[in-house]
This record gives sequence, C-alpha cells and structure tokens, in this order.
Amino acid sequence: MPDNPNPTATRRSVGITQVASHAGVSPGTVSNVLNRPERVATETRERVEAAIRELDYVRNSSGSSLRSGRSDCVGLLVLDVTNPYFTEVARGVEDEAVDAGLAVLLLNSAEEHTRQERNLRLLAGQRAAGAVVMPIDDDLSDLRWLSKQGIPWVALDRGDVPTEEGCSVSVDNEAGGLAAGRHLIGLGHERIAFLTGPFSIDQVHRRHLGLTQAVSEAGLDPDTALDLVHVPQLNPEQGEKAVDAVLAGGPRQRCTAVFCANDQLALGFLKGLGRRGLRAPDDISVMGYDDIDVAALVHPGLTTVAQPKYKLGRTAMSLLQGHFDNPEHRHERRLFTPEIVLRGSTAAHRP
Amino acid sequence: MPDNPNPTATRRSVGITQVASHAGVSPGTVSNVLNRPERVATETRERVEAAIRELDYVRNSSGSSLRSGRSDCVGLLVLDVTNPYFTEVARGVEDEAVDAGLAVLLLNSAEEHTRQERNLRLLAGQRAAGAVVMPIDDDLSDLRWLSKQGIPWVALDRGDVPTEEGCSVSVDNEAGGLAAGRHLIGLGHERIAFLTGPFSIDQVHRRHLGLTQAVSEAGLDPDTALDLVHVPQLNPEQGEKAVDAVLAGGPRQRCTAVFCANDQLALGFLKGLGRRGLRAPDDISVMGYDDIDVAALVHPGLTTVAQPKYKLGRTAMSLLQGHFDNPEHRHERRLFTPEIVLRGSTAAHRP
DNA sequence: CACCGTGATTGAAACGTGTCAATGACAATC
DNA sequence: GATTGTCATTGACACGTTTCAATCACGGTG
Repeated sequence: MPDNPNPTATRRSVGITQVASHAGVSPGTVSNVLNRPERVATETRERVEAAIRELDYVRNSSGSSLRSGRSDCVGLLVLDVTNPYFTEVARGVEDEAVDAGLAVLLLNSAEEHTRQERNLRLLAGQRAAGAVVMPIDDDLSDLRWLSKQGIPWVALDRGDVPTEEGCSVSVDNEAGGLAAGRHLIGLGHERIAFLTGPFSIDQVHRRHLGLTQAVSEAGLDPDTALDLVHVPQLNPEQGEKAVDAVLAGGPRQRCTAVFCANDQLALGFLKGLGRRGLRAPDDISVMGYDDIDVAALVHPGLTTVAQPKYKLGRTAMSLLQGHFDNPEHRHERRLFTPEIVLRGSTAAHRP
Repeated sequence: MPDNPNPTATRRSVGITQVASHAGVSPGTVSNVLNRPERVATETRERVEAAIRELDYVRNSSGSSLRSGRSDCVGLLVLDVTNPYFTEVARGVEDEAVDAGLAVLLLNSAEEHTRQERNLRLLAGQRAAGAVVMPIDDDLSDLRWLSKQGIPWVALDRGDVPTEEGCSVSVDNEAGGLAAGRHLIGLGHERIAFLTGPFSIDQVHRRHLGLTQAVSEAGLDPDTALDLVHVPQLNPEQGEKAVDAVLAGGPRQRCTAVFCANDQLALGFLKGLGRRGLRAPDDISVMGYDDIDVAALVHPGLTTVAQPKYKLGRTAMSLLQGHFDNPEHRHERRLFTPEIVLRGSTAAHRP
C-alpha cells in the first residue's frame, strides 16, 4: 500500500489513462490487462500490473458498465431486512455472488407495493446484471416490467411463477405441512390446532393442505381432528394472544398439539404458555415452521420444519447466473423439500 | 404503464436522446428537466415529462455518475448480515437513505480482514457517495485509504475513532455496564458473575469497567463481589456451556446473578438453565446486553441493556450526509446512552 | 429604432471505460 | 525474397449523461 506523501485526499482520480502512460503503453492495453489478461504478453502485463499497484488504481465501474452495458451488481429485494429468515437467505445469495465476483445491492420492500416498485426502478437505473426478488404478492406485473428492461430475475419463495415468465426457487410447503402432520399424528395426537395467518398468503395455505392430507391418510376426519385458529399477522404478539383461543378448542374436546404456520407465531405461543404457568410439551405439544436460529435457543427447543434458507439463496443466485450472456436460457423452477427438526417442544400424547 | 406490443424484451434501451427527439427538444433540456426542473418553462417541462412516461424512460445511473462524478449509492459494511443487532441498524440506515433518495449497497465483512478490504475497494470502484462502516477492529488503515479515495465514512460502534480521522456513532458501553450493575445491586445481589468474551473486544471490556464501578460505588469489594467467566465467543452455544462455570462460582459462595456481555450469551445461558431444571429468576437472576428482538420472546423475558440500534443507523446515515457537497465538514463523535429494559429474568435476591 | 437584460434552450465537449478494426513485428512457408 | 500467418499492441470511437458557454426570442428602456 503506497503511502501518498500528500496528507489531504487526492482530488484527481487516477484512471486507465494515467496507468497507461505510467507503464508506457496505450490505454487499450491496460483495459486488456484488466479484462482479457491472456491476450497480452507476460512482460507488458507485469509492467502494467506494477503501475496499477503503484498508482493505487481502482477501476471506475461507472465508466465500465456504461461502455460494456453490463454491471457487476445484482439486486436482492427482500420483504423485511430484519426478519431472520430473509437474512439467512441473503447470506446465501451474497456468498454465491462474491464467488462470482458480483456485488449485492440489498433492497427492502418492507412489504409495500410502492417500495417494491421504486426499488425495481432503481435496479433498472443501475442496469443491474440481475435480481433475486421475493415478491410481496402474486402480482407479477412489476417483474414483467423488469424483464422488459432486459434485467433477468429469479423469484424466491414463490412456487407459483409460471416457467414462461421466469425462474423460481421455493420450498414445497405442502410437503412441509404433510411432514409436520405425520410427526404429530405419529406421536398419538388426534386433535391438532393449526395456528395460522390468512390463507391469502399462499405459503401458509399450502401448509394447511399438507396438514389436512396427513390427517386424512391417517384415517381421521379433518373436520373434527383439525382446529383452525386464524390470526391477522404471523408475528410473536399474535402467537401469544392466540393461546386462549387454541386452548379453548371450541365446543369439542381440547386439542393436544398445535402446529403454528411460522416460528414467530410458535415462539409467541410458547411465551404465552409460560405466562400462564403452562409448559410445552407437558401441557400441549407445539410445532413451528422455518427453523429460525432462535428456535434452537428457547427452552424447550422448538420442533419445527426447517427450510434450507441458505441453500435457497445460493441456488437462486446461481440460477440467476444462468441468464448472463445467455439470452436463450430456459427458465427453471427449483423446488426444495423441507425437513423436520426434532426438539423438545413436541412429545407423545398420553391419553 | 404502456404495454409494448413486442413480446420479447426490448433490446435497444431508451435514453435521454430518444426522449428529447420524442418531445421535440434537445437532450440538454431533458437533462434539465431531470435535474433542475425550475430552469425549464412549465410548458416544455410537461411535454418532456409526458415523453418520459410514454417511452417508460429510466435514467441510466452509470452515465449519470460517470459524468457528474457523484453516485447516489452509499455503502453499509456490517460485520454479519445475519446478526439481528446489525439488521436493526441496517434498517435505520436504509430508512434514512431512502428519505435522502440514496440507495444502500449492503456489504458483509463476515469479520474477515480480506473481505472488509475487498468490500471497501468495491465501494471505491463504485465511487460511492459515502459509507457507513462497522470496522472489524481498531485498525483504521483501511478507512484512511477510503478517505484518500475521496469517499467519506462514518464508523459505527467504535467510540475510539479520533475526530480528526472521521465521524463515529456509538453507544456508551461503560454507562451500560454501570446501569446493569446498579440494577442488580439494587435488587440486593452481592455476588455477581460477568459472563463475557475476551477483553480484546473493546465493547465488552468497557461494559466490565462500568460494572466494576457500580460495585465500587455500592461499597462492595470488586474482587469478592465480582466473578469473571470468560468464553472465547459471544454466541449462544458458549452461553449454554458456561452455566456450570457460573454456578460453580469458584471457591467462594455461589453468585446470585449473572450479567452476560451480550444477549446471545444470555439466551444460551437461559437455555442451559432450563436443561438443568433451573429457572431464572428463581435460581439465578440473568441479564443480557443489546435487547435483540428475541429477548422479549423467551419466557421469562430477558432483562437487558437496550441499545438504540435503529437510531444508531439513522444517525450514522444523517451524519454521513453532512459530508456531501461540504468538503470542510468537521468530523463528529456521537455517543448514545443505553437504557435498561426490565423483564422477568431478574428479581430481588432473597437471602 | 437601437440597445440591453432576462430567461429558455441548444450544441458540443467531456467523464472513464470497452471494443474492434487496423497496424506492426516477426517467424514460417513456398 | 516474396507471401502468408500469428500474436501483441494501438488508436479512435461510442456508451448516456451532465455541464456550460453560446445562442435565441422577446419585452422593456433610453
């Protein structure tokens, strides 16, 4: 790291031209060293590289992407930066991007349409190489617009994107619900509550379908074996508030297990239980969905359905790379199967 | 949103020139409409705006920042994208940036020197307008390099940055430790364990100083009233493993409260307690530090020292803005005072 | 009527890079 | 020795925007 004797920030920025004259070659050669090193003779290349180091040159990516038309930036549009589910995905996307020499522009739609639209416009303005996006709903018009701008994208957690429209990476929510149901039924539970948000959220709707299927295949009647408890949002507060509703269990016999559509709900539920002096799994078995980090941290540990979040992110990013320099790329739909993680919050039903 | 009849992505991108000819004006005028609308007559401005809408023009930021020298991107370099502490800060930075019409490039140093350096080079390449950085240690040479590149920055969570070098925003860790100590002592605890990582981490070292001060001012002898338990990392696993060490309490009488340097440690500790059939606060009072979301989610709720994370992020970003178009800006150091959040994990000591 | 001032618009010149046809050097082949 | 081919390098232009001096139109003033 060459120390500039001048203490104040150097104003004139050093460009490809300065490097060229310092190395006694033409700007074109410097550009070649940077982009296609194999085309330039070893001796000159080393001279140029020395000049780059001496002048502490760093390539101006504005100029670069203006000329070449492509940028080394990809966008990642998430629904909520603070949600641990998304950050794990983000880590996967980032790691894969770093390996490919790409920078990740993290954008947050905060589940608002206007912000989603604004952020996509921003990506278009950057002429980003591509985008990994978690759409806030099943309206694809924003993404179609992005395609029209020539920016490829991969949808995350949206299994319902037609392959003519774009790539998607998601987890089989029905399989997840099914596995959860089988687990609880296998433990002897015959009255199960499903604590969930509105079914307009496709993901939780599918989890319910899977759960119902598990009940049916066990020879139980979904109408009596399943208890549906709806809350407006999938957050801990709602989970805590729902304890009474779940324990009441309607006019019929009280349920012995609750499957929450989401870990956040489940954690809130566990807390609510504790407040009332009750415990999982002694008083009721509790299951979550997602396997966020905290699920392992509470006592008892939360049995849950794990989504391969990190892998989801990496896969999305690598799928996106398939689009680059390859206009005739066919879109793909990748579906992962979730896995049950057994912890202490579920146990066999003692009749 | 004008629907292009051509189903395939439009290849030729529409630029300022297309808009100009479509509106019957010169490119310069279009640029003026975009950047200094007040200079152009209302009538022509409306015509240009109509053209922009009709052609669905979006400004190419590469061209823009190449010419103008400034970019509308700021970098945010965090130590760990998945850490809830940082994501909350990130949200603050982002909100403030959005308000200022800036995009945030989120970068992750993963606590590695090489990655920190690479990410800062990337920002320099983008000619970013500025950067909010959480440095991985007290070595400022990378940041000095950034300054030399003409990119202003604000350090986060590093109170020890001299104001000649740059701005910083941080929280008073000594005050936090002091407040925690006073709280526990006020509850009657006279033997307190401090569960912590290595003191080479400046933040936790300062928290310990505060704690010691609280003990002294209460007329207790730090040597006998404080019990130091060191673990290599500040994560939940270490917290869980440390339970035995804390409960053993050395040759002297067992401590009745534990102050963890970090919520993650505290949560692990709580889990470890549960595993052994013990409970906070009945068997031991437990305090954390940070007030991450989950702290409110466990049962009992974790009493902790809250850092104003969101505000920290917003402040850093607004401080950064002070640098723009203002080369003679004087650096500032902003110090926040943390606040105790009382929950269920601490209680009065019953002798 | 000539002159000036004001406000709106224009045209051309950059910004730093990638690309590509053209040039040059030099060895191999006929 | 003339021709061809290969490989390394060069020079000039283009990408889309901003900027700024120059131009133009037009109403007011002397």
